[in-house]
Amino acid sequence: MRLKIKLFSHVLRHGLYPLSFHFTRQLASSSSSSSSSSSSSSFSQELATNLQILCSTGHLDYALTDMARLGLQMKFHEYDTLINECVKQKSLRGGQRVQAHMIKTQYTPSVYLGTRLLILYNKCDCLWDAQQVFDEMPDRNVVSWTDLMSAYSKKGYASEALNLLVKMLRSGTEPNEHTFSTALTCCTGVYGLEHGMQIHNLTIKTSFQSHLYVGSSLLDMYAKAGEIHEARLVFEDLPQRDVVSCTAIISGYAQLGLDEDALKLFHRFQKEGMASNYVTYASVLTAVSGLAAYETGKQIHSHILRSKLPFYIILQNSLIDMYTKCGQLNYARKVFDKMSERTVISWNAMLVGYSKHGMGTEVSNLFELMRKENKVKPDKVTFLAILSCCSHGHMENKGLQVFDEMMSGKDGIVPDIEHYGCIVDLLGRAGKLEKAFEFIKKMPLKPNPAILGSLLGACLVHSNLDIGETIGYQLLEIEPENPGNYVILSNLFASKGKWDNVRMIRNLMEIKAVAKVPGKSWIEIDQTLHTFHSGDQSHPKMELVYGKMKELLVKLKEYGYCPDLSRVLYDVDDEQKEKIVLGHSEKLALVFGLIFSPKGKAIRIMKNLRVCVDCHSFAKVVSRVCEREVFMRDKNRFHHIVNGVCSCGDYWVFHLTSTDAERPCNHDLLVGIDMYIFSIGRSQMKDPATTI
DNA sequence: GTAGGGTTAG
Repeated sequence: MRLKIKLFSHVLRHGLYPLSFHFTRQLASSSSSSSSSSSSSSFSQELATNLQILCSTGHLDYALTDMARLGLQMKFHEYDTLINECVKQKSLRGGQRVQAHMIKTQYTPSVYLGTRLLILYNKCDCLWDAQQVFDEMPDRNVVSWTDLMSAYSKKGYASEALNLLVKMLRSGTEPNEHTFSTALTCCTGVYGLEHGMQIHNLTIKTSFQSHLYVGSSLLDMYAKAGEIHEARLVFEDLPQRDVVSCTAIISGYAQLGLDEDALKLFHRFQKEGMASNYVTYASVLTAVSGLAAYETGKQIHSHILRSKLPFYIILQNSLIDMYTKCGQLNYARKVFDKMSERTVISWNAMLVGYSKHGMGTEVSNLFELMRKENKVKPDKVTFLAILSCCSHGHMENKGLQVFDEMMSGKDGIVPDIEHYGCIVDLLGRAGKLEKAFEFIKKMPLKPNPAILGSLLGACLVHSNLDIGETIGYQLLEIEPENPGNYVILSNLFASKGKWDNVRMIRNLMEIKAVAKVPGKSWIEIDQTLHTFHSGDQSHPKMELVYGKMKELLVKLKEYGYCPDLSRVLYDVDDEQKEKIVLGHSEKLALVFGLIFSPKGKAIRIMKNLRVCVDCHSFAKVVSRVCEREVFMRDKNRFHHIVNGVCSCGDYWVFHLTSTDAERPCNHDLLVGIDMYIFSIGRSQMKDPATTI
């Protein structure tokens, strides 16, 4: 027999396979001198052996032919071998033939074989067929239930998957660790936490909560529900950890924007000797991107290179994203250009990067290249990046043309509310408010607060009370918790001298007790992040910062910088006002960078909200006087300032000064934060009670 | 046999 296999393998290797069974039979009979005639049963036995050999050598089609020849002689072992090979090759056709053979020969598969068939269909992405097999099974076991559940979950049918869990428990089948880890991945969305907690209870009752896989799913479930504290407790309670559980907790922090915690954990795990894989790095890079911690990002990139990981597309995408968010477009482009294969996310990450930097030409060229290569189709995000860039870069015609291109349906994309939002923003910024309003009325989707807010902002910039009032009241109704809406509407009324309306909005805001997000800025020096708040005194080097600020101010004033005191809402003298304005978090971070980074090195500052107009002017003058390149990343975009000129083109500053120097810019107000929230020029104020 | 963590946009 050993000789037979050896010879047969040789034949297979040398391409003489079509002789198939007859050939092997001859080999078998010539190697056996004891018998010259084969009985029917030994014939079947040889056929069955042949089938095994064919499967073990990956010749599924021939094995299936042997199955047909075997007819009623097909038994458990042969079916099992065949199905295993079908699973290995993900052969749907093979599975269908095996199942058809079972039906034809009236073979009743065991629970095990039925489950293998079900697994096969799921591997071939045929959920419907799997469900059919499942429905026809007289008995099921934990594997059948769990695999079907997993298939529903992978297809995104989380509630169907959870329904299966309930049915399984009702049927009396006991769940195992696979069942729980699968079930927990279904616990996302509105009822995710509620269901997840119930499953958590079950895992405690069945003592599975400390299982490594179950624990990872559990902590991930809590993190995705925003319950990071609970996730951390589960993680700390795990009796053992591995790269997946460690990555899950890092990613949990990163996805919630708790980037510093994510990085701290990563560094801790590294010290403890934990191995990282590409998922770990992708998660850490998300945190680095959030913080724009360029030096840390570079270090992690070199770690990745040293670790000799294969060039995973996902990891390269994360690197592109990290570099663009750190303002290093050249590095991002290098990673992008070196990719041997790209997904739509690679293109999008690069396009979004250019878009955030207002680089319209680069966005346009890259999109053209994407079309030319024609390997990857653009998706909704691609168009969002392009439309958003057109909107910020005053490319009205180009934006409308791209929108039409998307609407033509050639890419099979149905525009989302965000795409319509870009067009409203585009028209609003261009001052075409009536057109934007009409566009909103005609669009097939219900306008969301972002769209209405964008138009309201444009109404303030372009002084249109008619549309602004209509939109503003709608907005206060559907988004009463956003302070920006109240402030913009109030300013719009104030700009037209409608003080009663201003007072009314102010009262409304007080009644609703609208919360404001505190502004903060940060800078990375030697891989350490230094965070500042308005008027900050907490940083140990603050004395140095204020000293430098004082010294700098003399020079800056010589170059024409004058702190904009009109934006301070407190009723204090000018000296105090100047102190407040100079205490803005962006300025503190910038001056800190001037002191603690080498001369001539670019300074990179991040802010969690929109940058204030005065800080923007301050940074521009600093870049000239101190001969420093300044990168400021705010909530919405990048400001790359070189020798007093900013890449943003001062769009909103332009509107502020060209129409009314005292009037606040809408973005500044949308921020709704720091110490300068209400910024109507006091010289305009006729009624002191109108000061918020 | 079945199971856990990941990348762009808003």
